[in-house]
Formats: sequence, structure tokens, C-alpha cells
Amino acid sequence: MRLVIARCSVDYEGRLTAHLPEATRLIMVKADGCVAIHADGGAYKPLNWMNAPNMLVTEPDRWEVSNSSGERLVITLHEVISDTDHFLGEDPGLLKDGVEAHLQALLAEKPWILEDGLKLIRREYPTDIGPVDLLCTDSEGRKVAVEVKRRGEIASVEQLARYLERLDQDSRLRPVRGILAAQSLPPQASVMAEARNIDAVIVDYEGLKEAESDELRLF
Amino acid sequence: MRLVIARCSVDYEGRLTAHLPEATRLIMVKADGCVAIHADGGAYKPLNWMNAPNMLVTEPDRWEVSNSSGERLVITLHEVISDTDHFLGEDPGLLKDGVEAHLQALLAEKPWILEDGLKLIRREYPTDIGPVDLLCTDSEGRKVAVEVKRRGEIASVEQLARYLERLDQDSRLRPVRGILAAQSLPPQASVMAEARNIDAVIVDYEGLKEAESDELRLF
DNA sequence: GACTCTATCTCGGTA
DNA sequence: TACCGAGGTAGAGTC
Repeated sequence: MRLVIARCSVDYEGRLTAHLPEATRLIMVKADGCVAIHADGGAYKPLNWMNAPNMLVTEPDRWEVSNSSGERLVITLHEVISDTDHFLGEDPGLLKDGVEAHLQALLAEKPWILEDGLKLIRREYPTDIGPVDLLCTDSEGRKVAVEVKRRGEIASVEQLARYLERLDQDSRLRPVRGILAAQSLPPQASVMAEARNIDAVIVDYEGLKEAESDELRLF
Repeated sequence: MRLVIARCSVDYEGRLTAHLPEATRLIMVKADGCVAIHADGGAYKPLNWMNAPNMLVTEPDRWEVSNSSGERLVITLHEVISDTDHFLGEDPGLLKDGVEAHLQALLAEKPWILEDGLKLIRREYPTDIGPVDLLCTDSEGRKVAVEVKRRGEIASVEQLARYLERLDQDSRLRPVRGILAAQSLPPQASVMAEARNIDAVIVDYEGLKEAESDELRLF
């Protein structure tokens, strides 16, 4: 990883055109070739960047990075304050927990949390516009499509509505109703769900995990 | 900006829990206090980070960053290879062009570009599911909702369709028709627009800007 | 390669 | 502050 501290100005042309006036910044070049220009603030996002794969041509006072889709980043170096290079090696990578996949797995095991009497038919039930997260039956034997989201938004409601439209065309399934299961649900999505006749259920992920480990302790 | 190259392992607890096994990485601390941990690849996104504002407590072999919403980042330093600090100063910031906001402003000034006789009623017309970019009347006095996008996609068509559904419930407005104004429009979105009875208009942003500056030259 | 959906999205605007 | 929408979204998974 090459780290250059320099007084520079930058021009980007591609999906938009952007210009950075002259100032002192960090230019970071990673081993995969990606280039990022950082100011001393503004969270982790660089002011300007160019992802790999790209072509980097460095002259003493002008760097030009370009890629195959015609994007171009030109860095004009007015003064180089520091220029270092470090070998970091391969990174073992990040281990995550708490994403939608895990929430879906927990609900697949305990669908009755969403509604009394709910039973799982299968996960990732396929339709021709994509898989439904969970397909279940309710206490009256009616089919229920469940869409699992960390944050239920209008788009989630629409997504589920499209699935329901699809599933209702299958005579073995219809009528199918929908449940949107989410950790949070903004009011706009709530309005939309009501309009589409979809039930929305707020799920307590931490509570579910808790219950999970309690059970493990019991057996 | 402080740049530390170190063999470290990292634990994050907050919106999810995540762990980074021991490896050599770059730890970047910006003047605003934000901390980012970069590997030598994976585009500009760090493996782990903590935005400002936060509290950073540094011991020789353990850094702990925490914020008011209970997120916590713990960096265990096994070996510090390099530790430098640079004063960068305030950044003048990025100048952008070509964004949707500008396109919307141009169309608000000259709605007749979209359709002969179109007149603006107001920008950002509010509905209970969000604001419509432009509300206009056509040459026959009928209301027209305009959604402005750089790239018109299926989601844009659906968004406009939702607005129309909403606006049509207002007896003072209905019947309301829709125009999707975009610089580009993939075939799928075009099909969708037709199905939803929405007009799609390709707008030449560069041409609009040109016309704009021509007028400025005239007066 | 194109399409779809997630994201500790980030970032900016506004009520 | 919270919510909402745009993004050079990026990135992962699927077809």
C-alpha cells in the first residue's frame, strides 16, 4: 500500500464530472490498484477515487488513472510531502453477524413468532421474479409469503406485493397473503403495507438470539 | 491525519458484531476523529471503521473507539510498524456537476421542454409518501406529476406510479398523469412505464445546459 | 455479463 | 433529531 501526502488538485470525468481545488491530501494506492484521495475528515469515504481494475500512469507532477469504461481521474501534484510504501499481505477478511440472512434463518426455525400457528413450508421459495424468503401456512391452512428485512421500507412492501401477485397465479397456492417481518418499519412503509393489505410485524432480533441461546442451554 | 501501519486484530460491536483476525493493516485516524482500518485491497471501503463523533482511548497495545449510540471498536495492536502524523488543513471540498438536483432545477424552469404547453405548479409537491419532483399542468389544464431521474429505472417508474395513485385520491387534482424525465432509460423501464401508462421522456442534459448558457449570453 | 438486492451503506436535505 | 431519497453508490449472489 502506497501512501502519498501531497498538495494536489484533482479532476474526475466519468459518471459525473468533479473537481477538487488545490489542497493537501492523502493519496492511497492499494495493492489491487485502486486509488483513493482522502481529506482529513468526512468519514471513511474518499473525496475521489478509482476502483480496480484500472491503468495508473505516474509522472512526477501528474498521475492519470483510467479504466475501460472511459472514466478518468487526473491528479496534479503540486508538492509531495511524503511518499511511503508498505507490504501488508493478504487479509483474512471480516467475520460478520447480525445480517438479514441470520434473521431469516431464525424466523425459518420459529415462524410462530410472527403469528400464532404459522408453519414453514420452505425457505427461498422460487418464483419467476425471484425467491420468496419464507413460504408458510397459517392456522387456517392459508398460504403466507414472508419477506424478511432488517429495515422494512416502501420498496420491501412493493417487492412482497410483486411476489404475492405472482404466487396468486398458482392455483395450488392462492389465495396467498403477505407478512413483512422487519426489525424496524418507517411510517411511510407502514402506510404502503396497509394500502397493499400486507401485515407488517416488527421483530426483535436480539430477543430472538437470546431465546435461541436459552434453548441451547436447556438441551 | 494519523497513519499507523500495524499488525492488529479488531472487534466491532454495534449495528452488527464483526471480528478481524490478526493481520497487517493501515489504521487511519482523521482530524475529525473518525477511525478506519484498511486492508491492501477491496476498493476504498475500509474493513472496519467508526465515524465521528466518537471517543478514542489509546493504550500502547489496545485502542478503544466508542460513540454515544453504544457502538464500540476495539483494536488490539500486536506490532506497530509505522506511525506518522500529517497536518492537512481544511479541504475546500468537491465541486460536482451533472446531478439530479441540477436537472430538476433546469426542468422546473423550462417544463415545456418535456411537453408542449407544460407549466409548473410547484417543485417538491408533498404527498404522504414523499414529495413529487414537479407538479405541472398540461395544455388542457390536466395535472401532470413529473419524476426527474438521471437514469430512469424500474424503481423510478414504480415510484412515480405510487405518487400518481396518491395524487389521484385528491379530488382537486385528479385525474393526474405522469411523466418520467430521465437522461437515459433502459428498455425494461420503458416497458414498465408503458404498462403503467406513464410517459417517458429522454432529456438531453448537456443540451439543456447549453441552452441555459446561450440565454445568459443573450441577456 | 447483466440483473437483483444488501449495506455498520454514506451523504445531504428537511421537518 | 429522525426520516427520506440519491449515490461515480459498492459488493455479493444469481442466472
